[in-house]
Amino acid sequence: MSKSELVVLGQDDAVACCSPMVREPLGEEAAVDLARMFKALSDPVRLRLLSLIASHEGGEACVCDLTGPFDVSQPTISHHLKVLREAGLVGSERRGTWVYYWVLPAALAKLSSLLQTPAGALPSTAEATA
Amino acid sequence: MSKSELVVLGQDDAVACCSPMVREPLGEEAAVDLARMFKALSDPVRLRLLSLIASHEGGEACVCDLTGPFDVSQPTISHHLKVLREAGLVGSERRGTWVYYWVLPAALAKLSSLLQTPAGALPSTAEATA
DNA sequence: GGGCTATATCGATGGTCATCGATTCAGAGT
DNA sequence: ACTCTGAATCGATGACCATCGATATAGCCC
Repeated sequence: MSKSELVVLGQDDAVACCSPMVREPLGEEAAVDLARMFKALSDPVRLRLLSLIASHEGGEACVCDLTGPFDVSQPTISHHLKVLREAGLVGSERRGTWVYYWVLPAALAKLSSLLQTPAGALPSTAEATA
Repeated sequence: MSKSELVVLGQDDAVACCSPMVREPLGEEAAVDLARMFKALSDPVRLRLLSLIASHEGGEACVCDLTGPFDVSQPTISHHLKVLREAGLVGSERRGTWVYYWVLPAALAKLSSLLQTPAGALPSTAEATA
């Protein structure tokens, strides 16, 4: 943490709200930090895991709920969950026999706000200027 | 494949606005598509490139503006720009001697809305439920 | 304790990726 | 046509990563 003097984006783990990267260039350190989080999202299995956890009732899911819907082995699921956890996107806790995972909303919100486009850029899709 | 009866997200390339993955599980095809876009964002250099392009005056930047701020070689920058373009995050056009790149806001908005957390999850940071 | 189930870790393997130097392609100007 | 400059492509290389089977760890129940 710390590194408190720069004006670059996302320098701490708090929510970098209202500072989309469209506004000002990203600092190098911030870019490294954010790239690590995006890399955690760059796998289809992890993306579905995250979505499965987030949309599960109670906001958390047991690993036993997560191994079923995938074609990959249990160690692979465990690996992907570890990646998500180390990226700060999910939290986990063992309760008795089972281990539960939940999404850390602040992390998602940080990335979401970073990608936010300033104006109502939504209507005109894709190749507007192309 | 197919599994067409589900209510899964983002099955087409339109903007998946208002359908954050926190709401309902991501379909497999949608996950593959989205993972490809997030992978393009999973590199610090690409993240800074994107931010540099987006925040440049006029909303677009010449490649000659982009090779300076990095320690990597010109072919590497060119490679990263290609990755961003093929991920549908930026557009490009040659104008005379120079090639210009600009951000495609709809793509960023799509990812941003996907990561949006439903309620005001912003205030309480991280381990809320832990 | 012994066995059973749920997760995590380990080690190996095949594939993908970031990076480079060298080269090629494209346009402009002389 | 020649040359100069900006940018993309090529081929190689070392690093990283997703995946697996085998094994280890953790907690429950009898």
